[in-house]
Amino acid sequence: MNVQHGLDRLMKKGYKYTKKREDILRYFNQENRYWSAKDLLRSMRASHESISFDTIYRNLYLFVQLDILEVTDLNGEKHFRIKCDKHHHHFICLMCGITKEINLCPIHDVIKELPHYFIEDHKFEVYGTCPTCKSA
Amino acid sequence: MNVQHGLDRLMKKGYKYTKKREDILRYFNQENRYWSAKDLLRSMRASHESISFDTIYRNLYLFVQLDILEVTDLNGEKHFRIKCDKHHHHFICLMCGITKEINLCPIHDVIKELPHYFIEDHKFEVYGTCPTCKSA
DNA sequence: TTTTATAATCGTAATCATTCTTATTTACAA
DNA sequence: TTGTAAATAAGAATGATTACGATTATAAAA
Repeated sequence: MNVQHGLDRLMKKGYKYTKKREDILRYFNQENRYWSAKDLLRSMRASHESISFDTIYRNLYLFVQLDILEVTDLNGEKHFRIKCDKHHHHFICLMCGITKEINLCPIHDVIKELPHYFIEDHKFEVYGTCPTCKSA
Repeated sequence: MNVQHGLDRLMKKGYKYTKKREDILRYFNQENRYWSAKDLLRSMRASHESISFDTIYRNLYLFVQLDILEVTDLNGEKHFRIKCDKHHHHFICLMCGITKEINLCPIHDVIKELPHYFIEDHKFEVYGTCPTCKSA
């Protein structure tokens, strides 16, 4: 999901193009990791001095709703990242924040274990230290 | 982990017995589910009218630290439940909040998949509707 | 190009969960 | 019974997030 794909999806749904929206997508495309709303605000202020919290949050959740970003709770704060094309989960480095795909999803086995339950969603996250931070 | 076990562990570590602490443990022992700090406060006010937020949070995190309770983030709010004796994960019903053990943990396969990573923790939660709520 | 409708944004106040601070009370060991 | 550290109450402070009225910008129509 690159910047252009995100913008295309946005406009196809009738939302308007703005430079801020493009820059938000650029921000998330530059690195494979989660960022908080505050992280994004800090970066955006460099090029858009008067951008407001409202714009940050409104667009973050718009992108989540359009399946362009995904969101998770990391110690009580919402964090966002580019949505991956195929379903998978992430290892998250607690030191640098970088994420790495885990190509292993246990949900199908769980469905078998819970025959009378209706399963809507699941979350699987692994936390620790990445090789780079470990050797530093 | 019943009420008496929790209190024993508490006192063995040098913390004092209080009726409030006992009642907090009773609250979590009565049902197999997560409750928020606010849920607990509401219930505690029935028998301890002037109990404060501070007492609620201080004891919740004390119990987490002593491995008597476990904590998770459910849509931006911390929720707590009795810690299970053996490691496992939970299905959480989005309608009634009840939880059910999942006897399946994928972490060992993940460790194999990430040889140069140091893994400290992981979270696996499954969300949906339990059989009781589904048929209602 | 100009006009128009409405989507998007700004600036700031409000809200909500959580944490902190200070004074007071309580548990329990001596 | 008394002394002392732990525990608590009350409420202020904090920090993330949401809400809101006024203003500005986008995109489509004239």
